[in-house]
Amino acid sequence: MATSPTPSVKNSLLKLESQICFPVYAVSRLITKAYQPLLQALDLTYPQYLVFLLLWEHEQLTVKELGEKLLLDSGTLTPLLKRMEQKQWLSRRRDPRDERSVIIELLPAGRALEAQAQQIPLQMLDKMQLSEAEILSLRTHLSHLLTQLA
Amino acid sequence: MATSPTPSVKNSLLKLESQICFPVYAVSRLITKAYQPLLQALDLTYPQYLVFLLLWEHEQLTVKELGEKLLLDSGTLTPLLKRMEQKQWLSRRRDPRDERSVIIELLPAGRALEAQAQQIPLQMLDKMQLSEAEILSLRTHLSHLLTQLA
DNA sequence: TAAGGTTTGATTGTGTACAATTTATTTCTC
DNA sequence: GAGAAATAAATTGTACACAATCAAACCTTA
Repeated sequence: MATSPTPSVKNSLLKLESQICFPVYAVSRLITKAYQPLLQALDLTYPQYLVFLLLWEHEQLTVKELGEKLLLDSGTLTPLLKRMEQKQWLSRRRDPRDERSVIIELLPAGRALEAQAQQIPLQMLDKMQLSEAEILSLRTHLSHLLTQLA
Repeated sequence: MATSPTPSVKNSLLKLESQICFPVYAVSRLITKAYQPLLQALDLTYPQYLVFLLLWEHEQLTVKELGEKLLLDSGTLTPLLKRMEQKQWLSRRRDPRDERSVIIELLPAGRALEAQAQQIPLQMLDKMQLSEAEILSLRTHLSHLLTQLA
């Protein structure tokens, strides 16, 4: 079986079936796709939703802080945040005390989205149909992987 | 704790910490990044490597078959396969028996990459530091999710 | 305090991803 | 067997994602 690779079988590790990484990659894209119908009602993409999860909790964060929490760099965040700024969801301004940093602050229109997003986590949990035990197990192994690879 | 959400805490599900989807998304990107130094020796990206995993096994497949196995559509695959064609790794031609289909066939230069890729799976397993049990558990839960969301 | 190094974002270029539409071909149905 | 429906890729447009580089601001320290 794919789950117990036998080195005697030529190239068995070079088959899609043997991969543990591919399911992560595939599920990640399926998750984004599953969020899409829920998020498009708020005119949001999944990465933008993640930014909001942080801003709803913290009100204001620097680009660096957002990048550290989301594991995204400025090459991704800068244009993404500019799009969110255009929609008046947040403001971008240099920190007067350190002009290198850019402070991202939640604006009223962005704050207002929080109420509309209330149902999304439960709707997603419903789509995924995971038991409490599965969630716990997945979270444990994924955070192990995250530590290992980060 | 984040692992046992208590509905009484306002918005607890709308926090990054509470999310099960974010770790999948983050780990997926970290995995791609972990592959990068191994793949750049072969001038490959991770999605291109996945195409090769299938072609090394099957020699020739249609775009549709590749899309079904990788869960990618023609909007992603067509330009990706054109780049791989330019490097003489594979050929693209219409199926004479059904001109709607495009047959992707491995070329010698693509076949030659297989030998150079032999070490990659073990090197990745080494980077991830997962026990046999963790791999089994992850694979089980991820394929459950994959079924649920696909 | 000025030179050199570090930090923070922005920019550039390449490569995915995917929704929506289009085009060509095949299959179905009457 | 002709028109309609279905199928397979390609195309278009938007949005990530990230490596590499750049520019400005800050910090260090001699």
